[in-house]
Amino acid sequence: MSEDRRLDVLRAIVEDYVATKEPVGSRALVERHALGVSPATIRNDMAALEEGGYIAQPHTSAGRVPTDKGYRLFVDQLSTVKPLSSPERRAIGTFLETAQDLDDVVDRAVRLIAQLTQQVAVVQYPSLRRSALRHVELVPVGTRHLLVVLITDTGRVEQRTLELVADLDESVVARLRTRLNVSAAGRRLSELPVALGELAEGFAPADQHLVNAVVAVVEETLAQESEERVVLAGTANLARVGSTDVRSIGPVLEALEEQVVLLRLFSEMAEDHAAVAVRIGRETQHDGLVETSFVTTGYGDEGGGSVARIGSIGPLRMDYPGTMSAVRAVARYLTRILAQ
Amino acid sequence: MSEDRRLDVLRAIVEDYVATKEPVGSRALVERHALGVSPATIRNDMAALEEGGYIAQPHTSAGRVPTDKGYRLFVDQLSTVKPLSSPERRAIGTFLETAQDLDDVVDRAVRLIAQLTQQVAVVQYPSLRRSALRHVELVPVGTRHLLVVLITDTGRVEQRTLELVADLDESVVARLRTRLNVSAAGRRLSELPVALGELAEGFAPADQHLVNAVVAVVEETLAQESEERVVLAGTANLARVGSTDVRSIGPVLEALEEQVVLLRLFSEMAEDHAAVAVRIGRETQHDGLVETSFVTTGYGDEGGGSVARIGSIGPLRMDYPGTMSAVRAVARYLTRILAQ
DNA sequence: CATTGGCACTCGCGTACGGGGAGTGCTACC
DNA sequence: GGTAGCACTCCCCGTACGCGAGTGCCAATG
Repeated sequence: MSEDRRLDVLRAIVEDYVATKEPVGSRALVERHALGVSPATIRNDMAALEEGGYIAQPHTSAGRVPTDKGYRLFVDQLSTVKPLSSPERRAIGTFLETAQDLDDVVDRAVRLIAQLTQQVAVVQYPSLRRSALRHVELVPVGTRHLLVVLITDTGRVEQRTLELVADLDESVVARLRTRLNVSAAGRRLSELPVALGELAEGFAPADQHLVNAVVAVVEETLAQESEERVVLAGTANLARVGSTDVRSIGPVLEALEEQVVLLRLFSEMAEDHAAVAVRIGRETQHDGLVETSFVTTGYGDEGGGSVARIGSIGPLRMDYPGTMSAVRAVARYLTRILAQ
Repeated sequence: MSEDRRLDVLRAIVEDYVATKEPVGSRALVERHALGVSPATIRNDMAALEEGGYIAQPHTSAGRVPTDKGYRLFVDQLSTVKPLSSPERRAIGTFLETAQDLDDVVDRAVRLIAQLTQQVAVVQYPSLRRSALRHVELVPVGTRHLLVVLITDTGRVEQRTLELVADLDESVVARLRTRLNVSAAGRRLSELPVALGELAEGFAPADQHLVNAVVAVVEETLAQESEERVVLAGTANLARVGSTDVRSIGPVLEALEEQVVLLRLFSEMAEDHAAVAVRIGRETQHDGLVETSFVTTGYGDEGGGSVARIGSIGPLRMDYPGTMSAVRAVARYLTRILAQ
């Protein structure tokens, strides 16, 4: 019994099952693929694959269906990259390039992935922690409130209102603004504390409180991982006929609303050294997502690590090669556009 | 045949149907409600109500179900306000008050409504057009780019990057910033053009280009209605068992992803003079929503018209009184918090 | 004239039954 | 190792049937 053919059989089963959404039997397999052997031989291979846990049958005497483990092997070894057509590539480029601002770019990217994969698309906003500060702006509001606005090099804007114990002195605010920007601009979070620590020295004791409060807000905001946001699109694709069991979309929608779940998955998948990371079924480590797979990749990297991630969530029975290349293509364009 | 009793019967049918999710028959009606007459009498009333188009039977010889028209009458005339329990009210207050910034407030409000109504909640971001400017900030980025940041009185922040034809002069930017804020702060969009028109006069001819570009960006941003955003929560409630036909959630999800659809509905319902506006089934004027109802109310109003709207979308067979009071309660707290 | 009890009628729904078909595992053979 | 044949298993689907809920109508009644 040839080992190679067994893998071919697994690939054929996955491809047929993805295409037809129905358990695939030995006869159908030899008819649709040039395997050069008879159904009986395939049956022997199938028995071995089932023994190994790569496929299973829904009921006795039905066709075979890939298991999580089968999909995993398929993704790791068998799938060949499926490049997008050149019109598709051009469409992605122009669609993203005509965006107005960061929100718009992210919004378009997520819709694009939903459209291309016909699944649920997820985009993580550029992370504050990994991006650098471009500018800090201080805006007095009334006499006792100060609005702190942070602008990152990815174009993201974050704001906090600060309540003060003493009335504001405009000249102190102006000086603080200048010094803040000199010290902090262009620095990443990890480099900030040192730079900001010495900031208070140049100010009168009476103003120390203000300076410290502002510095605290800046650091806190940048450190606040909970501020990370994800944006969804294409949830309606969950309800398309022929998708996963229609009843099972409830738990999936619940999981998708829990930003925490998605953020945890994103950060866990960032560890993955592969260009495109894939989590299949139980690998997602979340009950609501056991019947789905999650394909993600990083974007916004500048030589080093990526700033955030985008991805697509679909049924176990998804078109893995297609989804992976669509996600990667959009990520590349996104990276290029954010670099401007 | 008493006209009053007929309305009582309709109310009873709506209440029972909402509670049991099953067509209600004449016998069940007299058992569950103290109507003081026999099933046969109820049957006569039912025949009249059916004649009038307020109820219908799914199949011959099944119980009756309210029609859109029936729900409409119920909402307009029959439903009594259902006040929230005082622990509920307190929970709303504290939950919203502990929010950090505008994004957080909106996020909490939408989750709250989803939780209270067990339906899909929708919140429209405070509209730029109707809110007033609190502050304009100009931030040079490099020598030829200027970041324009607008802050509204509802705490919303909007930004645009401007590309210039000449190098920036810091002192000109500072003067422009000062004058912009003097002229524009506190003004609504409708009052802006006049105030900004005279702004360029105080500047040297060489700087006119810069001034005009900034003014154009400010006006354009405030005028840009497409920037209106809506935020959703509780979509998983669509898939709860016992909700509308599980198959019909596809079109609903599609409609919810089209921000345009929701924005159109919001703006149309803003015309409604009622405290809480309701659109039932076909009244939504959208194919995907024919099997749902939409309950909305305005928030953020300061004596005058409201700034934006919040609402809840659920099956035709929703708890109208409960939904209406939940939506209104959250809107009130939201208004109070934004006023700070 | 509104109300009521009685009664025949209509359907939807759940259950049971049975044939057809697809697919398998096993065994004997090349 | 690969192949053909064959008995077996089980799902699926169409049909039939009885039960129950609910209706519409009619004649009787206060």
